[in-house]
Amino acid sequence: MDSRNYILRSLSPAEEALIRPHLTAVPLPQRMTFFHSDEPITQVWFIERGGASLINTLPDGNAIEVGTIGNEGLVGTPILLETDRMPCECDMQIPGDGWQMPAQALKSVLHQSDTLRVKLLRFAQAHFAQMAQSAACNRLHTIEERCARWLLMTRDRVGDDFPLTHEYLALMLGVRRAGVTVTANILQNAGLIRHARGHITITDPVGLEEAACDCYRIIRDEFRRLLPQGDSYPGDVP
Amino acid sequence: MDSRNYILRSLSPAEEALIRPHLTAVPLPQRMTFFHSDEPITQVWFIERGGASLINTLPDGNAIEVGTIGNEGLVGTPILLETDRMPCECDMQIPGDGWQMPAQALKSVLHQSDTLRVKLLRFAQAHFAQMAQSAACNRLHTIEERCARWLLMTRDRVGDDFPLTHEYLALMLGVRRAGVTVTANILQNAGLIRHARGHITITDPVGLEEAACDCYRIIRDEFRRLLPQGDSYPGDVP
DNA sequence: GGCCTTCTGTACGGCAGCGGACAGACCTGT
DNA sequence: ACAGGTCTGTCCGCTGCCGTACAGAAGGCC
Repeated sequence: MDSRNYILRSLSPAEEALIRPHLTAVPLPQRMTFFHSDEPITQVWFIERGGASLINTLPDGNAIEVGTIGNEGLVGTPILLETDRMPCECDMQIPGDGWQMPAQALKSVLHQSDTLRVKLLRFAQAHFAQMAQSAACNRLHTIEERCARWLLMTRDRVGDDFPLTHEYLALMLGVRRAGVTVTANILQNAGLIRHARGHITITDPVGLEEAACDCYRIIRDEFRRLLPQGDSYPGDVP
Repeated sequence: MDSRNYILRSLSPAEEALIRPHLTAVPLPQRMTFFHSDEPITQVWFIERGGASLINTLPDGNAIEVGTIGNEGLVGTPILLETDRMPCECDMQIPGDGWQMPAQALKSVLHQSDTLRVKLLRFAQAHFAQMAQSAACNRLHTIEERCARWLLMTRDRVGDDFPLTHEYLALMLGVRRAGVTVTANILQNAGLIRHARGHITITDPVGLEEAACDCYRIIRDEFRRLLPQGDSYPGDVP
């Protein structure tokens, strides 16, 4: 299937015949919510463009991103693991588009194609490896390192240039907005990024990788290992 | 099957007939390593007693626990998700015992029983929900809250009383050993625990729950929802 | 008993990031 | 042109935890 999504792109004709009839192309606007915490997930989404965030909001009002999903996978992993909800919310952070599919249809397709199930479960594993890395990273690394990592991971999915406010980035990193402002200026003064009013451009990805913690590389390598055609991940994004 | 392990205990006769021949009872001594980071996992383990930790060790030498597994599940989730390794190490923290099973055998059993696969995948989901909660908790909560949470989660698996040094607990929480010593004394002075030379006793679990962050309850509820017979989890541990 | 190792208590300066606040810059709509 | 919202830059005192270090206490071993 001709797609920017790594899973869809890897489908055999037989797999595609199973899935294609259930897909509906949909825009994925910024701030769209895929599902709320602990509420039933009735649809899943394959992302073509843009970036989604799995966000954990605690009872005390604090919130933080625990995982991100882009054109390498799908939103709705609980469906793969025999349930229909989880205690996190999933939002679109960088706008884009994708394919929507009823959760029930995905469940029945999983029973009909072993090879497809393998691909999806391996994506789930990559997704969870990312989460495991975030759990460590969130505790052990500085704002600057984590900020650089987040920007690089987003770059791999949407390109060098995307809309993003300090406010949202602060939410992602679980820090104060003012902390992001300071950090963004440090990175900008180092010539790694440029930022202005809700927009960020990465000007020196190599330098940014040096500023990031090893977690970036660890996660990227794990995606390469587990994704179909992962040897070409992250792709050069036009 | 007569077992303290939530998954094994829930098996139907047919499921048990599939699995039982592949199980070998094994002791799980303290500090035993189940698997190392990025090395092939050839066996899985159902835990009967004791507690295992999934530990993420970063290239810079820092390490932290990103998940724990006890008698509610199995060690070796990558096998469920169509791979044989992950960038984490898994160790036994609180000694106990369990059942070992070749990974290949598990894979073939997964193909033979839909109902068993469902149980195992739902455990995987619970495990990952725990990880997602840890990712947030590690960033947003104090040592004292996280320490109380860790002790409660361990209590649910092994009882009120277990071997544990400040050094190991510091590794679990990703903090200094000295920080744990101070925190343990705060909890002890509050009458919630007693500790001495490599051993901890929980004396007031209700009070300890008040000292812990909400993450404890959130994770526990998710396990109850997803585990077979989860309405009785955590069990009263003799 | 005496030695050695492991574990625990405590201390001290230092710093990353917090919470809260405010002002200026920039965009949009009317 | 003006008003009102949004976004960014910066400042303040504060605190939780760090890194490091050292000494005493408890247990194991001979």
